[in-house]
Amino acid sequence: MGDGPLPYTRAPMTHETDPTIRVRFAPSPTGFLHVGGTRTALFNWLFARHHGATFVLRIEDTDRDRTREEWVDGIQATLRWLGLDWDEGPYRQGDRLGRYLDAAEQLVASGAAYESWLTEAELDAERQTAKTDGGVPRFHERAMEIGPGLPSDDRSRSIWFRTPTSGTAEFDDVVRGHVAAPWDTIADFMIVRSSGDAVFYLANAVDDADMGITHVIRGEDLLDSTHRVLAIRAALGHPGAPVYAHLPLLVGHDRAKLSKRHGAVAVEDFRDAGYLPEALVNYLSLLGFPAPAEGSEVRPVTEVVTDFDLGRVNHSPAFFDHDKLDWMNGEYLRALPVSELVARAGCWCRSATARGDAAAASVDVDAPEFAALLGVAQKRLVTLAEVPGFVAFLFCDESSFRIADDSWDVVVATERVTDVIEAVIVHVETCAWTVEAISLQPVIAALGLKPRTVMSALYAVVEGRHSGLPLFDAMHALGRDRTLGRLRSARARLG
RNA sequence: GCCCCCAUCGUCCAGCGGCCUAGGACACCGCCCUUUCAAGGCGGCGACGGGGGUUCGAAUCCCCUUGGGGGUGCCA
Repeated sequence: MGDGPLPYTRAPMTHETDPTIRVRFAPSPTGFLHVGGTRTALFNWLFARHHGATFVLRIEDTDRDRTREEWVDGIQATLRWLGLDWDEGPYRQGDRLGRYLDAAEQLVASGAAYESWLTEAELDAERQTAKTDGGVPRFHERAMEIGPGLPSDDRSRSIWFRTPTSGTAEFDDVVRGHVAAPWDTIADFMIVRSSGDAVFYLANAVDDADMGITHVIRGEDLLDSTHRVLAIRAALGHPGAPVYAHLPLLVGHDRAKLSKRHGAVAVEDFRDAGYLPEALVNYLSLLGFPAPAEGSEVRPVTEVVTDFDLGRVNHSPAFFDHDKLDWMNGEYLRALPVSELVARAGCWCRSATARGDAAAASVDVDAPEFAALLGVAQKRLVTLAEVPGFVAFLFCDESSFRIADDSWDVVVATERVTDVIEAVIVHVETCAWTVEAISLQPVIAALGLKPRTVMSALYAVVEGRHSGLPLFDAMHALGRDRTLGRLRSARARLG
C-alpha cells in the first residue's frame, strides 16, 4: 500500500448518542486487573455510556500457558466491583481458534502470509543478519528453502504475515492524529504459533471485524501494532476499519510503564487496602482527561460520562499518584452518610477477617459503639483499613489492653501527670455520662494547666495511643467503668 | 541499532496566537481554628527543556536538538 489516500481514515466521530457504536475492553487473563488496564476499561466504558453504545468484554487468552481461569474470573469480579458493566461477552478467544485458523489459511492461500518450518535458532539468525544489514527481518525466502511441504525432521509449522517492503503504513488516531511509518521498517510477524495457536495480531484483527467493533480504545503500548492488525484486516478483505484511539500510558516513579514492580497496582490490592471503587474510578478518570474548568475534580462518574470526549484525551503519560488517590478516597469517605460508612466499614472488616487480619477480626461491627465512633472517625479516615486502628481500644478485653510504648513515653513525660489523672478520675466517677458532660477542659483548667499540654497523655491512657479519636467520645463509648479502670491502672503504673 | 509516540509547577490537569506578571488540584511549608490527630479556612513555595524560525505578537504554529517512553517476542 503506497501513498495516496489514507486507507484507514474515518469520518470524524460523532458525540451524539449512537447505538451502532461498539467498543470493547480486551484484557489478557495473565494476572490481576491492574490500574493501567482499568483506566483503559474505564475510558472505553465512559465512551460507550456517553454515546449509548455497546460495551463488549473480550478475554484475549491466546497465550494458553499464561492464561488462568482464576484471572478470567478475577477480572470480571473486579470490573463489577468498580461498576464498569459490560453489555456483551465475555467472549473468549480460546473459543474462536477455528475462526483464526481459517483466516490464516485464507491469508496463506492469497499469498499475504506464508508457512514456515524455521526453528527459533534459524529465526534468530535471520534477525541477526537483518540487523547487521541495517534492515528488518523477512523470513519468506528462508522459509521457502525449508518448505513448503512437511520436512522430515522435527520442525513444526508456523504462519507468518508478509509485510510490504515499500510504501507507508498509516492511520488516523483520534488522540494522536495521523500516525505513519515506512513499511520497510516493519518486519514479517508471526500470526500462528508452531503450537497451532493464533497470535494476538491475527485474533485481534479477526475479532474486531467479526464483532463489529467501531472504536478501538487502548493503551499507547499497542500503537505500533495497529499497522500490523490493519494490514491483516485489509488482506482478509474486511472493508473499512475501526476508529483508533490510543491512550497515554500510566507510569510509575521512574516514568516507565506501570507494572507490578511499581508496587501495589492490582485493583484488588486497592480494594483490600480500603479504597472505595467510586474514588478509584474518579481518580482514574483524571489521568489523561481534564476535570471541568469550573467545579470540582471530585464528581460522580455520571458527570464524567456526560462530559467524556475522546478528542480531549491527553497525549502524554500520566504518573499514578498514590497521594492524590489517598486524598480522593478521603473525600469520598467524608461524603458518605454515617450509616453508609458503617455499612462499608463493616463489610470491609468482615472481608479482612477472612484474610486473617487480627485487628479487623476483633472489631464488633454490629455494636452501637462502632457506629458512634465511626461518626467521629469519618473525617480522619484515608482508607477503610484504618478503621480497626481507631476503634481497637474499644474491642479488646481489659486484660489485653496495652498502651503503645512511645505513647507511654509521652505519658511519663507529661507535666504533673499524676495530678491530672487523679483529677480526671474524680470527675469521671461522678459526671453525667454524656459526651458533653465528660468534657475535661474545666478539670484541667482547675489544675491551672492548658489542655494541649496534657491531653496527649490522656489519649494514651484511654485509647492506648497518644493520638486518636476525640477523647470524650472515646470515653463515652468505652463506658464509665472501663474508663475508670484504665485511668486507675495508669495511675498505679506511674507509682 | 531501527521505527513510533510524547514534552507547562515535584505530580495530575487548564491554556488551543494577544485576556498569561501562565490558572486549578494533590503534595509540601506557614498561620488560623482546636481536647490529640484530622477535617476546614487563609496564605506561601513552585513550571512553559534548549536553539532556530513564522508573526506586530508564541506556552500556544513550523523545523532542529535534547530528554523521556513505547515497539521491534512462538507476550498482549
